[in-house]
Amino acid sequence: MKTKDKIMETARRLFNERGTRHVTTNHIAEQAGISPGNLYYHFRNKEDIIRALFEQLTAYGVVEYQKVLQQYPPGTLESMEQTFAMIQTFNWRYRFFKRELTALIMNDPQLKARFHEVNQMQLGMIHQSIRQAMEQGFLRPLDNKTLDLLTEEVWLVTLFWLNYLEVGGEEVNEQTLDRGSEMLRNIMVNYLAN
Amino acid sequence: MKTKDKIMETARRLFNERGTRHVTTNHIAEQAGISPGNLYYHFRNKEDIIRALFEQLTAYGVVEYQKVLQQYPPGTLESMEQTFAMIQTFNWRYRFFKRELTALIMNDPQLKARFHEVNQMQLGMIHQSIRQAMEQGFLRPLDNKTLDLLTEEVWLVTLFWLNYLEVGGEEVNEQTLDRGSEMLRNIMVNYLAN
Amino acid sequence: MKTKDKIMETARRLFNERGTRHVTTNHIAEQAGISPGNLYYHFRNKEDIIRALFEQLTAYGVVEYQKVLQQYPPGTLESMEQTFAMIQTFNWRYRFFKRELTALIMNDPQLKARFHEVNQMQLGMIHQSIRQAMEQGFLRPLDNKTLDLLTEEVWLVTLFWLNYLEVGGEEVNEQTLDRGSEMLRNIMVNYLAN
Amino acid sequence: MKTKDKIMETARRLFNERGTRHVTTNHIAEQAGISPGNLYYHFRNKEDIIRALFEQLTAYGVVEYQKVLQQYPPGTLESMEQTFAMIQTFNWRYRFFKRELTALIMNDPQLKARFHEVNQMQLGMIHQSIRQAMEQGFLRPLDNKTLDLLTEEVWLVTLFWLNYLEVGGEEVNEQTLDRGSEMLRNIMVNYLAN
DNA sequence: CATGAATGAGGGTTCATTCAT
DNA sequence: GATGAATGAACCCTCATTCAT
Repeated sequence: MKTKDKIMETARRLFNERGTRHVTTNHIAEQAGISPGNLYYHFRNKEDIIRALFEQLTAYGVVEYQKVLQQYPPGTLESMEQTFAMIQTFNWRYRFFKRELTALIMNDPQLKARFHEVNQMQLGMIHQSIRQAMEQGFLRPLDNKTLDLLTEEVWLVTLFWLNYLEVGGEEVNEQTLDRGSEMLRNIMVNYLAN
Repeated sequence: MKTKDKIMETARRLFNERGTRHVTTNHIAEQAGISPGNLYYHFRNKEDIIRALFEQLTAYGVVEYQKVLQQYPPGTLESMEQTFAMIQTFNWRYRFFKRELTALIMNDPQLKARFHEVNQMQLGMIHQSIRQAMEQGFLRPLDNKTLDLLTEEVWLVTLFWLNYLEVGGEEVNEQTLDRGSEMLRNIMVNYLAN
Repeated sequence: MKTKDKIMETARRLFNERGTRHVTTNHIAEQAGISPGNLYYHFRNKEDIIRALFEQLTAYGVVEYQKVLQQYPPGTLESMEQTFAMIQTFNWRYRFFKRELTALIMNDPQLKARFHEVNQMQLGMIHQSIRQAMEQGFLRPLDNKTLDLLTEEVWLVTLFWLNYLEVGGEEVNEQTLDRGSEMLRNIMVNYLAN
Repeated sequence: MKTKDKIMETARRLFNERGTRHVTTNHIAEQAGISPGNLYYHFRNKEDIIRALFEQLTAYGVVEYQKVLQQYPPGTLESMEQTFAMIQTFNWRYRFFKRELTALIMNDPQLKARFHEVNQMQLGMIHQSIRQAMEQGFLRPLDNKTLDLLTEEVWLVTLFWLNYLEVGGEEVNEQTLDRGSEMLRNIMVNYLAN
């Protein structure tokens, strides 16, 4: 594994375990088995590592989303649930990120801009996917406002389900992740075509 | 205003503006117009201030909830919307708290325990309020599992609506808060008794 | 009990338990059940309390020494042993003092001067007591130099026996205090008139 | 000189001059000509420096003791006096240590354990050295109890002679150190063979 | 005599970051 | 690419002491 990757992996792990605040760059370097100076050769600063991790998360997400779309017909309930499950995997893998999201983007305009970009894209994808389901007759016809609200509802649950579990003190495991899926299904079921 | 209150008000404001991480105790003291030592006369440490703010938030919430219940018949859509609106007010007033929630409770076991306690209580109140609505015929009969899911759905939206707006880069104002209400209504409308 | 005495008793106890460094004036006040301000009404500062405790120790010592001299003929082994035992009682009761002695007098010239005064007096008393024992025939005749050395030997053991036990990790109890007496006897036995 | 050594040398000097209590880490750093952060790069905290100084003192002591044993036949009066003189050198060089000994080990369990270890070892060496002197006929035969008491007497004087001088307000110089030697000789002379 | 809120200098310590090697 | 000693501003917090009441 390249040094740069070693740093990112270590940082991700430690950030998840203790929060970005309580993980120092020297600590990351030590755990990665390199010197502090070397860390700064590969990254300009701590925020730079966080940004890199976000890009990694995003890139992985795009790839995995393509895979889901290839396996499950877009616009079906199955594809939505698979997408949800996939996103939860990343939300868990990079859980420090969603956990501290607001704080992180509050102090890093660059990250903020980038996150908004990606966020808009993802919202758009959900929007489109619901419209497709409608057009293909899986869902009953919805007016624009309802469609928008439904889109946001789905996205809100997807974004914050892990946070919801964490602040509720629930362990994150197959069962609790499934409950998130169930909630999504419970939302969608009201819009199924007859 | 008592010094203790002055500290809490100042801390709340600064935490909201910059995040707990970037607000130092000396800074709070300075902005509150007192000496650093005096701050520590009233609070044992920074976490102690955060805990006090959480208790304040909770206490206010209980009082306001009683007011809502007196004005609107419990179990009605109106009472649920009013409760939602009321909670958003507090979520906004103490927005640093929900924003950094996971990080905060990760590093303060005392706060963690207390938050869970309150969280359970609030979940319970929503659960009960939905059941009442059902029993009074506002909502159609729901099996237990659906009732539980609906409860959590409502709570998740209530908890994270502000976060959702913030990470989406949307301003928090009457209009965007109303959109949250609309989302709730959109959820509930599917369960109304015809 | 008068407030002033309450302060001194509390201070003595806490100093013994934790060392002067780790006992704050606020802590003394709290434990004595008075306000910090009140403490400063009775004593000018922390050093003032320590000085007062030293004077107390000295005054008690003088009184007790008189009692010993009344019960046991001056210049006898018995009187020396009783004096030793009596001093150990005070060394224990005010053990923080001997423990931190050098540090304390290093930073308080007033205490330093006073301690030297008392110390000289006590050395003089031992000197005289040994000379008396010699003159009365309990001890064999000693030249001046030997007499001086013996005096200092006795005084050194008396001063530091408790310290010796403490740094050795030994509990201070009747048995270990007796061992100090034995040591003294072991020293004196070599000078007894046959 | 290495930075670590520079820190230790500076700390030792300042501790001796003003007592550990009145020497701050920033002060040590400043006097050593380095930054506060650098001091903490080499030592975890102030106690760590004190512990390191104790280890240094101990290590030097072991080396010097070997030298004494090589120059003077073990078990002779000369070797005992040389050992005493050597220890006084270190007691002086690290005088803050013996001065504040009880206070230091009271607040640092690690140092306490280590000191006890070393202290036991040293007591053992004196014990053995006296027994050797006995077996070689320098000293007259002693019963076990007397041998133990004599050992402790020698050790007590060795440990506290400098303290004795300091609290007595006497300067530490060749003459006053010699008086310590004389006292030791005065003790031993009573146990010489015929 | 007594209270207790208030002061503020300064203590130990941290940590993102740099830079000579 | 990599090392690791070094920087220094800043952080949280302490505590002897004061003073209005």
